[in-house]
Amino acid sequence: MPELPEVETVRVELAPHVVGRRIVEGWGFISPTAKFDQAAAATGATVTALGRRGKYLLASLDDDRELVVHLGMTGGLFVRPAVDVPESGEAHLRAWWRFDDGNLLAFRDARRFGRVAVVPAGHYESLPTLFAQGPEPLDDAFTPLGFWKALRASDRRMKTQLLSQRPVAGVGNIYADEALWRAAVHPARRRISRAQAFELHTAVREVLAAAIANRGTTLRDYRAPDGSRGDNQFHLDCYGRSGLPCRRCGTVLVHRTYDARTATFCPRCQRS
DNA sequence: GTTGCGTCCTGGACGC
DNA sequence: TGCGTCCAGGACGCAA
Repeated sequence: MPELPEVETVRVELAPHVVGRRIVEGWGFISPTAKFDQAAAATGATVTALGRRGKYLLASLDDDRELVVHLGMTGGLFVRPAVDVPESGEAHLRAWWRFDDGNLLAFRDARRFGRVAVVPAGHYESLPTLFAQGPEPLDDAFTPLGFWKALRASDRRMKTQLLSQRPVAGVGNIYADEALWRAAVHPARRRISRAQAFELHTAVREVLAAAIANRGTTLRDYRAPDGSRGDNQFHLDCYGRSGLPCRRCGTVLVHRTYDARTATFCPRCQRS
């Protein structure tokens, strides 16, 4: 499932194909939840930059708007020649944009958890999570002290707080489990010390930076724009390893459900 | 305002 | 082999 490292990989590899290109036609899947039908609104605009905020891809347009794409759980963006015109009913196709160079950018999303929006530049009020999310984890604005203060401001479980995108942007289930394991913080803890928050801060940055270097984690659906897999699944210490020995102490890792989300952790290293 | 839970959605794993 | 059930999860809405 695309989290920050996967979205960053998509951004870097997609940018050369879309920046400077004019969108000559767009199409969005019409659904009852209207999550994709804004795709066509970008028609006629030129992409001037491709950025990212947390798990959101932000394509700046030359008419002071932004095309916002969230990949959800199973979404992927793929470039292909526009001569390969999407057929109506193509499996899992939710949106596409045809560019002036003859290429097509296709957005496929099997489970429809993704989303497409066209908004005035910098106005994210219609996307509450994007609007309210915390600092970028690899920016200087993400400080240990600020992170600790953000965690202290809530009584929710650490795992839930990380997934909320409020203390820090871009962390999903995989990297929340990895960071909590690395910092030896139990996912269900509601309060942690300043020192533990500082360790978790370091862990968040380390696991995300390593995953970006590995071009993301491919467990099931995630693919880069060229269809290739990431490599980070071979470097996971915790996520998906329930029932296997902890790489630190040898205790069998377990998984539990907290706030309707599965967490994998070491019951010995990560004391509640 | 905060918290926790339900909903959306469908492919894959699993059991019978 | 085929069918039914369960699980996975990010964002968001809603009730308490």
